[in-house]
Amino acid sequence: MGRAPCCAKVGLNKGAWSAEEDSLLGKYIQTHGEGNWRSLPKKAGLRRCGKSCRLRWLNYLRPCIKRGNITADEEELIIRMHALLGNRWSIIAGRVPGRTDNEIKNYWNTNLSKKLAVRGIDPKTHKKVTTDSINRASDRFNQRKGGKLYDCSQRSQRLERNVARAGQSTGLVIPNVHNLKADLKGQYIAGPRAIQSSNSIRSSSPINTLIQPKSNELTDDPDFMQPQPVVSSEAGKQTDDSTVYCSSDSAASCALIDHLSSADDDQYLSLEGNSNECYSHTVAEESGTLKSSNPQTHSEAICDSRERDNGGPVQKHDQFPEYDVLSFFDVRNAENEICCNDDQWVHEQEMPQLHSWDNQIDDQGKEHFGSHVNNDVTAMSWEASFWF
DNA sequence: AAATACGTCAACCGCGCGAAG
DNA sequence: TCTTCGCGCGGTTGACGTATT
Repeated sequence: MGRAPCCAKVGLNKGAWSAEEDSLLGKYIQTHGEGNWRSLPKKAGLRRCGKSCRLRWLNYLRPCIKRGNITADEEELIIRMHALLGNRWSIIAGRVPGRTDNEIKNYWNTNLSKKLAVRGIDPKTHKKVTTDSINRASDRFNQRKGGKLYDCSQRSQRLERNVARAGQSTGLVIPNVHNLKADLKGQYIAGPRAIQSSNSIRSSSPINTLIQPKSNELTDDPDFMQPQPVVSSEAGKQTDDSTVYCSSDSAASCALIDHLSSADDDQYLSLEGNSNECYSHTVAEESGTLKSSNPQTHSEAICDSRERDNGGPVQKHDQFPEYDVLSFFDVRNAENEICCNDDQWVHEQEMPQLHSWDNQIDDQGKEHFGSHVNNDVTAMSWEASFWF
């Protein structure tokens, strides 16, 4: 059955709003508040559809709307958010103060998608258009790790077993095993939708968020890709789980995931990043003492790269001092930036575009997407923590 | 100067979701 | 359980301004 129209359209104005109409709408909402859009036009004396009134208010008349050009910082934030969320404009707009979803959507379609295309990045997937460089970089990364190549197939099988076992033994939900399959040579696409709910939320989080999957199924249905709802403790605010992912096609996540799936210590590890990058961290114990990485596992490779990157001791994360930055690099740009020299990892400061992550953390729109892995509880259990 | 192409963005439209009855 | 309603979202349209021919 078709939906009834939102209003009787006969005799209603359409198109651009006049100053008089804006004034009527603004005055009415100032007096009576937002909402009840269906009945608003009649009460406000407007010959407009309720939907039209709502749109005009939200996109133009609201006092908090920021005017002027999108700044470079906003632009960078939008690109990052889009890499994480895709075309979820309203969620993206919620992280860019003063900007509307419509404005961001328009800006994306008219400017940013073209900019990315010029950079050789697919604006839909945020991946480099060519894959040869990635594969070559991945090969080199694998060769660096102890001078031997990774056996990707074994790792893949082990990981899938662990994922399945985690789901069965703990009741955790991991919707799509396919998301954990090996993809590019020697790499994992670390499943963005490998999800659990956990009772061990980090107490230091200002706002904790539990992912609540829609169904308690362990499925390998490759089409099971719909976003999962997240219920935040912040006044019932709902957001979308798709913001919680460890970095995908990063060699760091590859090595770290391998560590997670094989290590038997009780180390807490955390991944955070977006599709372009990967941080790995050792999280401080409650006592404040950092655990060392297990030298018997492939996390050693991460420490190794850390030492190459920073040329010295482990650095504290600027924004989250409980985190210890171990490594940071981006396979996607490896051709030009990481593997430009066979014997030396490029220094972090030589990849400024990968360090603007911190820039988007501010009082208005704090961003910190992370996957927190407790390797003690299960072979592959995931805890998602959000900082807003 | 006129015609055409192009870019921008406000506004529209259809659909899906959740709440209420 | 089903229907209706209100709202919000993302895709698309079209008016308008600017650049180019």
